[in-house]
Amino acid sequence: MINVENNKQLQLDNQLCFPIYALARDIIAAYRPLLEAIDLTYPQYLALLVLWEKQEQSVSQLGEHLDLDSGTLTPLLKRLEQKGLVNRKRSLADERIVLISLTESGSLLRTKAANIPPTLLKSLSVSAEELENLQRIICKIRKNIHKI
Amino acid sequence: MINVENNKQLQLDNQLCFPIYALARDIIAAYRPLLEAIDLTYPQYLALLVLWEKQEQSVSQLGEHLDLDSGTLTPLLKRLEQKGLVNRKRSLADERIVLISLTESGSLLRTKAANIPPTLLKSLSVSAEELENLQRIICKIRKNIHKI
DNA sequence: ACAATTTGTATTGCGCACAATATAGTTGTG
DNA sequence: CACAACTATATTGTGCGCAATACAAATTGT
Repeated sequence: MINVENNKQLQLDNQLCFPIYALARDIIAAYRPLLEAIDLTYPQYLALLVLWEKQEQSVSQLGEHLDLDSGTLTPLLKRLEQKGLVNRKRSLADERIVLISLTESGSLLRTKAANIPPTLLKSLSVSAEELENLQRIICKIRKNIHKI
Repeated sequence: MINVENNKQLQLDNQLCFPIYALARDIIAAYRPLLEAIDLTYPQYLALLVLWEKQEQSVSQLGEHLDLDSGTLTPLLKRLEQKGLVNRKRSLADERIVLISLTESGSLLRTKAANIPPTLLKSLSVSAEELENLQRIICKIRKNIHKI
């Protein structure tokens, strides 16, 4: 026999966490055609966003910004290296550290990528107020969830 | 030379879409320990949520609910079959259709899963008002993004 | 000085996501 | 009935995401 309360909770769950999960995939899907034009995936684009802010960083610094570990970043960065967008070289001061830096080509890609955010923002069609609200709540949830 | 406007946009982008992408991963990470206790991944749990609502569905019906295609669902459902949680059998009426149904074991898992949503909701620590707001904005964005 | 620990990255394995393609089954039309 | 168009699922290949493990380099404690 199924408990009605359990049923309700399992539905509610579906209405809270699933939409966030689905929205994240929707956003990546919305980026896809724009990023394909410059031969990037969304995670690769995110890594470049961080590098455009600061030209040279270690793998672990990139990982802190993106909340990704070396198991994800190492192959991703090797693919960016293959495309000639970044350099990977060991630090002379500390041989354990791999420093990632932008190549000229990687730096120049920033100009081509500049039109992507406004294009995407427009397609989301949310007011500035709603957007701010969304950012605030998401930020709060992420802080709380990290305390677990 | 870097255009200041481009710079701003690329940062703003980072502050809008990245948090949603990161939050989705945070949520899956928060579920992980709870779901490991019943040997499920988050996508597998979502598939079961849908099946708990309606015992028997085709692969494509499941896909519509979850916004996932057969390339993702077929192997996922085969893993659930291996665990003895679902049955996969071709429809007699239309041999192209594969019907997924819950086994007794899969049905019973619902009771064990019932405590997961309230546990998780508590850890998010958002007010009912904020939660409603979040759902409304996400729903709106998803609708808009699907129009593209 | 040197053993124990810590740190930073790499590797492996598994499970999604998703595009592209394949294949089998079904339906509509002449 | 033939057969083209369509539908539902399966397969393949690529790229994450993350846990577990490995390993070398650096740091720490004594």
